[in-house]
Amino acid sequence: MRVGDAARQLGTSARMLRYAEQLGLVAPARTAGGYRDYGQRDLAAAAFALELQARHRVTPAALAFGLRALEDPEVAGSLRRLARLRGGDAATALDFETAKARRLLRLAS
Amino acid sequence: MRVGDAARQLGTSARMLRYAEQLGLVAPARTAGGYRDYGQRDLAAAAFALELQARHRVTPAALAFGLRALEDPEVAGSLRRLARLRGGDAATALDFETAKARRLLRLAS
DNA sequence: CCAACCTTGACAGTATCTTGTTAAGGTTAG
DNA sequence: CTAACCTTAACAAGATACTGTCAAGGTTGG
Repeated sequence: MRVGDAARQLGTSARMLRYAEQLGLVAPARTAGGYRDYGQRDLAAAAFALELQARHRVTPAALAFGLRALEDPEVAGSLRRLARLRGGDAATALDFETAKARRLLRLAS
Repeated sequence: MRVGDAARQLGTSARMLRYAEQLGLVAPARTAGGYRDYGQRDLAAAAFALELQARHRVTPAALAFGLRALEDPEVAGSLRRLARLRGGDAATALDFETAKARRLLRLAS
């Protein structure tokens, strides 16, 4: 199924389906000529992604990062570390790249 | 440590620290009078959150959702289901670099 | 060949996020 | 008590994300 028909099926736009693919929320196959080819699974993924955005009130990009948090061990590790730092209140020194982080903080302000 | 001193320590503003708390990225204790009381761990969490935003090229809101994905079983389950539907590779997920992240990386180099 | 669809890329408008600032008042510590 | 800090809430400016639309050209299938 091509992107236009998929969009009509889902009640969204072809533009949004391409954006969702760019974010990694859906990964349709391609024809020999380069056309996106949506199967039932791809439709379900796109529909579910839209539902999750509404249910959790998050943007497509946040949803994509949530996927990475589950699939990329480095991301998961970093988030667990952040959760640990945020949750606790015992005295622990800034034992990671303090200087770099401070610099980024300053530049971002 | 109060919010103003914490901001100076991190090279950022009190406003940003309050915003980070609103997003759930930091959770400083409160004094009896309601003042935020930042410990070393809170400082580390705030700095690490900023570093993660730059490293993984995501917004603060996306980072907060990543934490939810790690801590809320319902969110985690939904995301695993989405990942299963999407199947295939997660490599495309690396393509959602934001302009802000690019700016931070440029400034940090 | 042709109509209808698709591709990527870029531009633009709108919505939302991020951050600062101000106001009115409360807390802390000297 | 006072100075200096903090609180929340709100408004506003600037940056970014999201989405539509257009352009130039390629694919598909009759």
